[in-house]
Amino acid sequence: MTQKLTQRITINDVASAAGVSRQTVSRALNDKGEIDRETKQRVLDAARDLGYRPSRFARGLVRPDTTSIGLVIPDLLNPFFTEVAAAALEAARARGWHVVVYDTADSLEEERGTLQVIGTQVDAVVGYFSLSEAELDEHTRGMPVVLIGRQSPRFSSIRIEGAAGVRSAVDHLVSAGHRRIGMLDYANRADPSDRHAWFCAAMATHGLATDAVTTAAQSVAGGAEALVELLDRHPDVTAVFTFNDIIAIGALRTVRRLGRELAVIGFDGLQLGTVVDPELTSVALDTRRIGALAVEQAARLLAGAEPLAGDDLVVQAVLLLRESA
Amino acid sequence: MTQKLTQRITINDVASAAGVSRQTVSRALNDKGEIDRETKQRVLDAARDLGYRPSRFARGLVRPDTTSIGLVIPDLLNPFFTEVAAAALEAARARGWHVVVYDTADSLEEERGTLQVIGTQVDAVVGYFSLSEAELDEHTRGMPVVLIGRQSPRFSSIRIEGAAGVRSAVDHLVSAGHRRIGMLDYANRADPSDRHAWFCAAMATHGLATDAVTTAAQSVAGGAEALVELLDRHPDVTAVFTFNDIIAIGALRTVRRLGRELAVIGFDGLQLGTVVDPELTSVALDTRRIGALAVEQAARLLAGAEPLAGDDLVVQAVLLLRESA
DNA sequence: TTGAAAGCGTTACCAT
DNA sequence: ATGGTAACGCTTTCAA
Repeated sequence: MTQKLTQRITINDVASAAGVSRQTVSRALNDKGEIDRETKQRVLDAARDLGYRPSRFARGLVRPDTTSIGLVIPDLLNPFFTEVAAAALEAARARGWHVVVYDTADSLEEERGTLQVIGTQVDAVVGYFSLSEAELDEHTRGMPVVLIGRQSPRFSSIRIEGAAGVRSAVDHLVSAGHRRIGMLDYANRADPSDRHAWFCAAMATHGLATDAVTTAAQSVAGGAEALVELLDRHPDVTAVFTFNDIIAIGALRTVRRLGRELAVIGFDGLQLGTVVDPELTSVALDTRRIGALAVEQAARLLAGAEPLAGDDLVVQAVLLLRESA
Repeated sequence: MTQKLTQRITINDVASAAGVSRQTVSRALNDKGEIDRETKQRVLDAARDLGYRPSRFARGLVRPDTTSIGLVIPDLLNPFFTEVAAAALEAARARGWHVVVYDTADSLEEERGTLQVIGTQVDAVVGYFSLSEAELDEHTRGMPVVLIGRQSPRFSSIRIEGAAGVRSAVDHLVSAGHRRIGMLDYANRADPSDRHAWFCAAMATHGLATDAVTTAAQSVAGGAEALVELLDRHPDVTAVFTFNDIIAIGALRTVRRLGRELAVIGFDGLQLGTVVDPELTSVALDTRRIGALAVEQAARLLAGAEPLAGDDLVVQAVLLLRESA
């Protein structure tokens, strides 16, 4: 005898249906003692018949606070973000938190939409945003916000520091005898990336030229094409560093198809890199640490405790040697 | 002048700090008109100073219902589940729903824990469960539940139907001349899998033997090892069908390393299959449809509308030809 | 064992 | 422009 929920069914409806008071219903539903077995059963039946579901809001208002955070990710299908998300989920679970996940599909519009509705749902927000600080501030209204991979004077942020890791990568290539090392950068940005800057700095320490740089689309195909182009322009290149692992995997494919000998080092250190053959050497980010750190910082902000600062918020990339270089 | 939140700061605290009434605070914070600019500013300042954040519960109690669902996934890092999760997120977003994601880490214990806390947080639950129906029922207490890939008389469920797809795969291999076709099944289950049954049925239609079956661990390495073993025992095998794409990718690696010629067909049709070389041919599941269907069914259950039933809840696997077979 | 009343924090309606 | 009062749905005291 389920019925349509045109109007919300409340505890009062159940109470009158069962011929008891609200409190008795509450007791029956929450397995409190001090209630007649028979009464309890009658209430339970009534509740089931009516399709009654307690309002989580009303309940939350009265019971000890559960905390939940919003996790904002540009694209859950991108393995890097998947790893960060999984890590954040794990860290949140350890605290007994709930995580509401939003995939903004790399779109500013979706980001805005998310921000507008998120405020009423969560106690803090963690993740990736491309919106301006002003816009973020306007919608989050003092709610704790932890940005990942983006500096901000206004909000807490997890900083990604890759200079040392990229230097190790270049050192590694150089000591293997490589001198002409190219790079596949990410195309979709106006400026060259941080990673490009780190690459140039590392090359400079060896007095090596950094003219062999091409941009690639953010996909396996993009990496594959970009490497063809790069080798076309700079046939003497014997090794490449790439913006990320996806692009590197594409590059690896080109290497294989061309039957060429070429060292490849990616960036991110995804588990995905172990799926390809040869397994991908990469400048690795500890995605679990990123997720855990973001959640930890949110916890401190929420508790009004001393927030992490400075180096505690930095995630250092390190060279992860596998097979491709 | 932020202060520790030993006690929750309410709208009343802000009101008295700003020397106005609750309602005025509410107006100021929610950008309602009809308020003096100066008063508004004073309220906003007070709120910021106190670190005031509205209770989402109190707000939810009063404002038009937002609906949110729980999405329960055994392992977000498994690309198959990632795809389903992304699809569910997208479908939920289209409805303006919030999705609370739980990764149960393939553990019954975590599943139980999730179930216990989920009831107070969401309006419906969608996802993968290994718990008994009785246990599920006990904790969900009449909340709509949509199971994926698991039949249940008690709950709605999305059924995965792969017989036809696997038959296509076997047909494809046979018409390419293969007669000795092996299978790498998943090891962690007591019984052979559905997929194994589908494989045997398909082979039977060609009068082919199904003795060349080994089990593999659910990983790339597992697939690689299992294929070595299989070829060891059945050197005449010229093609293999695998429990899923991960295992297939491992098999592909062995094929490459052994320098053998062997057709491989996986199951799932993951995007991941385009990353390897050769790209993986697979019996593909439409993960977007799975996610969308689960959410759609949850919507109907929530609205008290006629739920989907029968074939509408079935997702058919289809052969996705790429390069590995 | 059961019920009446109070209160959780917020917004809406109606005065002022 | 601002404040008082009621209401949202539930749980928790406290009496009966």
